[in-house]
Amino acid sequence: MARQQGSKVRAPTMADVARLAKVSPQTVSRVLNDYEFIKPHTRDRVLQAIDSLDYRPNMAARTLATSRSRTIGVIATDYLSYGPATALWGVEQAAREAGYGVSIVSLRESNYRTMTEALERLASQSVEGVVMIAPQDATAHAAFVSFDEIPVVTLSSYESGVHKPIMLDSAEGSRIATRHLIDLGHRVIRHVSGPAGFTVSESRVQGWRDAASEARLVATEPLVGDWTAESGYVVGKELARDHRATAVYVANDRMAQGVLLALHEAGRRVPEDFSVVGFDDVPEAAYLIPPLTTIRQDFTALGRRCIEAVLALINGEPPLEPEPLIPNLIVRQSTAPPLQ
Amino acid sequence: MARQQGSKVRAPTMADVARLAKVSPQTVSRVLNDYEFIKPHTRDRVLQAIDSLDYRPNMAARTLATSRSRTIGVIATDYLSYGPATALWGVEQAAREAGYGVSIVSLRESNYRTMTEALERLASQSVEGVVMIAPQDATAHAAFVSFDEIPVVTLSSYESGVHKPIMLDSAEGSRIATRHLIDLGHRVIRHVSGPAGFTVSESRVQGWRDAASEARLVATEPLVGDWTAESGYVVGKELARDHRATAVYVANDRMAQGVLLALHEAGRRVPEDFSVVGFDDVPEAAYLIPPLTTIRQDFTALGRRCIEAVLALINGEPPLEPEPLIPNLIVRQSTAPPLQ
DNA sequence: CTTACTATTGTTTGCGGTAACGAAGGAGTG
DNA sequence: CACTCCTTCGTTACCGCAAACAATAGTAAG
Repeated sequence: MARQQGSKVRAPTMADVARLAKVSPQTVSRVLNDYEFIKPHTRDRVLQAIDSLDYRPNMAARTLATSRSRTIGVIATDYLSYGPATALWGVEQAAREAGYGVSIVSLRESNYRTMTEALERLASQSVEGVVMIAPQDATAHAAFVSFDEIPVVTLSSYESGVHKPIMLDSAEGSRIATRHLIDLGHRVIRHVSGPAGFTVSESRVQGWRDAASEARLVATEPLVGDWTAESGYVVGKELARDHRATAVYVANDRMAQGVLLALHEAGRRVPEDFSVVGFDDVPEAAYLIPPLTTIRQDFTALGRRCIEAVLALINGEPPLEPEPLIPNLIVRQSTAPPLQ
Repeated sequence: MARQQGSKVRAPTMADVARLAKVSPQTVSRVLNDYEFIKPHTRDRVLQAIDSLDYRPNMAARTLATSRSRTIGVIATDYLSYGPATALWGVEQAAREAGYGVSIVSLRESNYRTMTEALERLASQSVEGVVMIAPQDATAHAAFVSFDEIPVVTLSSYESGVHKPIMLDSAEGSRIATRHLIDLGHRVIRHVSGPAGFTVSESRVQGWRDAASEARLVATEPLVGDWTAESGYVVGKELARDHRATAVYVANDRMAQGVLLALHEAGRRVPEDFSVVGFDDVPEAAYLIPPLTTIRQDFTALGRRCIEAVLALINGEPPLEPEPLIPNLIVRQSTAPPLQ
């Protein structure tokens, strides 16, 4: 139990354990790997030796011998924002539960080169699979180009014939959000979208258009932001000048926050004069002024699914059919029927 | 350049490269490790062979042979919030620049057992060092108890005789925040602190007390939150009823957001009736209503320092003297002189 | 009492690298 | 010209583990 103190004492190996337990190294290995035909007595001796030497198996050696690293690589372009961070959390939890470790590489910039480098890096660490948290089209694209040696699962909504990503049905979320506004009686509903190049930007715009046209409303051009509160604030000012519109559906909560501020500064009250719906349900959404009505995404579940999917691939099982998760509406105080 | 297609083609090894380049495996190894006495001609042949076989060194084998994994382990109790996530980002970036990979383990619950497990896990992956993102006393504590085989650097503000953590001077940040309010003319300044058990909770309370007593003000008991916006909202209601106080310094931005909402609902205007200062400067702080005056922490720098510190330890250099970073005040619109 | 298994353990080999050592050839030196 | 030293390679052994194969003892079956 007591740890080795002080300097460079070589860590105990299986041979040391074997010697102490008076068995062969292979037997120690068997105990460690839950081989069934071990006498309880022998097992106990080995276990006790392991414990008293404080032996810990050397993953590198095991990986070399088995070419299984029990490690999943994660490539993320961003895990500072709530969504990706939470997904990463889910990935890591699920991975650990499955006995896997997680090695992560982040990309400040995502293009073919950086993607390839990241994959090479992970490949040389012999990761058994890779989860790519890739909100951008370019990133998702890059995933296909490169490896077929290592199973790769993408968390995005980019679809391709090659492999299906784990995703949330963004368009459906959009429809739900927009319909909520329509049901409240809004007729002119604008949209603040994410930037071009992000798959979810597209699909959210699409869902908004769909819901609008179903209700025979015209969807004017969306305003484009870049996911940040700042961009929401900027387009929010423009929105505040639009006196035909009575509601806006914003593609994420952070931009919605900026919109809220711009509206406030322009003297337009939410929800009396203007209804606002966001997307994501970040933990802070409930404490904005006013508390934000939004679409909740279960990022953790998304992350967990990624692991299920890579694991299936790793074990050569048929690839998981990834029916997209359906997000749900959380009604708070930023939406109300229009006044007039 | 072209990748191996399809099924189970054994990845090329150094021997394959050696054969193709007509040299010994050892020479390939030398080229890979920048050994100086290699004829340019030989080096080129090897490099070309590597390229044409698309050879990638096997980290597991290298680790086994050298017992250097070129991997840093990270233990985090939380990387969903902005601070830890950003620190993790800094760690990962700096690690990569130094040629290290990052393997992460998160703890949903941090006590001696989970800490030890995490360290064991990382140790068996032969990480060369560990960075612990440990805001809680308990976690920071656990760091000492365990390993002296592997260098561990803690990102926290828990001090001990054994090793100094990488930290930001929380108390100083508190003083700056509080002095800002004092300078504006506030005489009754309350404090919303983080929960017990977090080192920064303590030191922020301390800084607030210091600044208050310097100015010969009485610091009434702090209100205690748990870092979440929700808890800020709860204590904010209480705060709204305190009509002697004209200002509050909140230990983090998220709680400050909750306070803002509570104040708003109680009809107390910010900053006219009540000034609010936060801590962290999360990206959203600038887009709250009103934009929040706060103390900015450079989490990325903190993360980078952690890597510098572990690296020093790993290379047997004298441990870095970690002069704490000094945060700075960002004045926005949630603070103003008291009315009367 | 053989024979045929089965349960249990040991021995050998190899995973893909690098460290340590050795050796050949050329340059410099007295 | 013999001797030493440096450059540039190759050879051997080993890192810590598990796969493959072998061996032993017991047990059930014939």
